[in-house]
Amino acid sequence: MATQEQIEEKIASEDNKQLVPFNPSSDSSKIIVPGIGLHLNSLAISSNNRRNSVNEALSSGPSLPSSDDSFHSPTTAQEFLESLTLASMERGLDPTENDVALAEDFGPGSPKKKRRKVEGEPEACKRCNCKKSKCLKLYCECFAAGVYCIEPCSCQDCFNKPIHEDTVLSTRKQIESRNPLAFAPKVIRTSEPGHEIGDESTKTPASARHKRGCNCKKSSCLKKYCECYQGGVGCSINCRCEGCKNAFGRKDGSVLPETETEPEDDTEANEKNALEISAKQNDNQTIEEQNMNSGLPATPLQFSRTLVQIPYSSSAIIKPPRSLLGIGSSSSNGLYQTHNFGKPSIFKTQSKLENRPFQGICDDDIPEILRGSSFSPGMGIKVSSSPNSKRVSPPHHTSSTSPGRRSGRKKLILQSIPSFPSLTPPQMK
DNA sequence: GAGTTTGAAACT
DNA sequence: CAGTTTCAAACTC
Repeated sequence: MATQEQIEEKIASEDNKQLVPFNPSSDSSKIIVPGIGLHLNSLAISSNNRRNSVNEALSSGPSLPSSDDSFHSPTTAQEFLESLTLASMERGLDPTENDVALAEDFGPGSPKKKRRKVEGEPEACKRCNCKKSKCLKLYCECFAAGVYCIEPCSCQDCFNKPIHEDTVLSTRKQIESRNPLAFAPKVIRTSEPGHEIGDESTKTPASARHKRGCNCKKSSCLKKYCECYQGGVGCSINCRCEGCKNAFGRKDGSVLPETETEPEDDTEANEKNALEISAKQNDNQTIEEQNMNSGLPATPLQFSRTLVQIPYSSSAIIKPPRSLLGIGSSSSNGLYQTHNFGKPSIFKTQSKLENRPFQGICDDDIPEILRGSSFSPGMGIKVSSSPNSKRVSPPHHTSSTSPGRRSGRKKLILQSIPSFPSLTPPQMK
């Protein structure tokens, strides 16, 4: 259908209006936009020029990514917050992937292995294999994760690249308008036992839940077809699955010992998940760090946001506990950037910059958006209207949880970020 | 590697 | 809102 085309057209029109055409050759210096708005493109470009310096990115200024609108510098604190809040934890959190991705992605030959995350392989980032969606739909894991497709992807007619940033952003916006939580992390981790997302009946080891719940009928929630299982979390009352046997926690509340039911490779998965979980738990301590980091290092934008945020935060606009903010820092918008830096250049030098910046990353840190920039002024997160009809419970306190989750990555981030805090909030001009 | 199965996403 | 179709990943052979 014409949809895509329409979208493109739309985008085109939007471009004219809001988006800044970007010159590939532009210098980093240009990147610095007066005020806050760092454009994604800029970032991308900039990242290119200065891949190493995350700080620079920061200094360049906050950019608000999300919707096109965001480009204009948010004047109001609210806007800022909103953008900040969009956090995204990463939707998919595959237990297995996370960390290493970057390196591996490119590394070993990056044979586009489809995504089979095999046990041994740390799966790098998400690599898609889209053929018809142009990587502009949620079918595309990369797109859904808020990251640009990178070389390892085997997608065809891919529009999810920095070059088509406008398209990507507009499409995202569109999708978000339809479903604000579309880019939100699918798995919401709640660190607090009692506070689980809606259901207490189930307790997952990780105390996390899939935001919308699954709808599995044949897989018994024992295969990766099941998003809950895939995310390493148990099914919850939000799930409509039939015959749930989720090893991480069944819908009915019973938790199977992980070792018990495992399908073939579940074991591994379980183990991994378990590891992650444990790691995360451990990480809880560092959660704060993570939060901070989450935004920061990974993406320039995020950085900027974070920085920006500081000022605002003090202003009390921030209702959400900082944790939220932290999380939010990586909003859907931010995702893309995050990607890039996700693997901090520090760690990964630029592997392939063809697409450059953004893509490189893969790591999963992709943020999740708690909220679309557009809604939730309060961030309170009550997204009552979940498009899906399944209720999406807003992560109340995701704070500790989400961030903490990915241990591997976290490490990277932590290391890479050290300087952040010290950055002076760019008050920019 | 090709084909099938599965369930989310998108569409009507 | 429910039903159907499309899509790409997960899985099997």
